[in-house]
Amino acid sequence: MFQIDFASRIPIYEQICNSVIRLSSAGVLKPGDKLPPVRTLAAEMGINPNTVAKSYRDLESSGYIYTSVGRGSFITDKLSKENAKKLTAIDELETAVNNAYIFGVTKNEMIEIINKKFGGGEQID
Amino acid sequence: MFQIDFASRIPIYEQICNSVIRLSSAGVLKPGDKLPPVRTLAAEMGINPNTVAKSYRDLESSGYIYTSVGRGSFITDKLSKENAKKLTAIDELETAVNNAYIFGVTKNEMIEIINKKFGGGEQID
DNA sequence: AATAATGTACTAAGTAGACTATTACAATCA
DNA sequence: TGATTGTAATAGTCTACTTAGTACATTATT
Repeated sequence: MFQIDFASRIPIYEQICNSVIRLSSAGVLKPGDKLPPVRTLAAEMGINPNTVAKSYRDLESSGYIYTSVGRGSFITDKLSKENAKKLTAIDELETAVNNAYIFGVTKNEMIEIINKKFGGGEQID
Repeated sequence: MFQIDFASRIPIYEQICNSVIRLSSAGVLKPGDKLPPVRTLAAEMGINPNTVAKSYRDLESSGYIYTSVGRGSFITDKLSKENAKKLTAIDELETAVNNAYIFGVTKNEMIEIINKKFGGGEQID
């Protein structure tokens, strides 16, 4: 259900969080949907239950899921449809910025691109 | 000369590599330019020479610099040939900005993403 | 009521990567 | 020759992540 890259620099527990958020944003997971039990997901992914538990704790403290001992963990409506696309757009923008950064696009060049969109040439920072 | 974020998840040696690549792409470092000696840069940044050395080794194996014991390390012209990638990155960034604009990402939010990259904020992988 | 399922908490240990510390060596330059 | 430079090797430290194991409280199920 959740795709994990064990070779990644991103910790597994964080990848799980990202997966839940991404699947919620995409509408695959809907508000009220139940997440797999900690032990089940851990077994499926071949990792330790503690690692999954940490993901769920982080997700709850961020408000993306709510949890109840004995019942399970469930998707909240924090990632409602309205901002889902916005979050995706932000995600893609961050990726583009990171990539541009690597290839030497300067801060001013980036801001200029934004200014070209919004108008107004006031410099920030 | 090279800005390092010690709190970042990105290893220092990798940040150094990225800085060299970025500065080369931006034209600040030009082909033939000499990099600071391993020991000098390490002292300036308050890190171990081994860490800088690893950066230089990685950069050379990637072809971004060439190196000679006793002489030093120098920028190659690899990046001047790869400037096309910068242009592509700019293109993709413009697309991402346009898309984000459509989905309601504000100017300040976009600027914030850039500041997170260039400012002292934490890096995103 | 009894049992199972579930999230949580805790401690201990293992693991891997990054970084430091130190020393030494070889090639180049002045 | 002596200083500078990149490289190498070894050992040690440190941190974050993950595993392992156990126990507990709450809820659901039978």
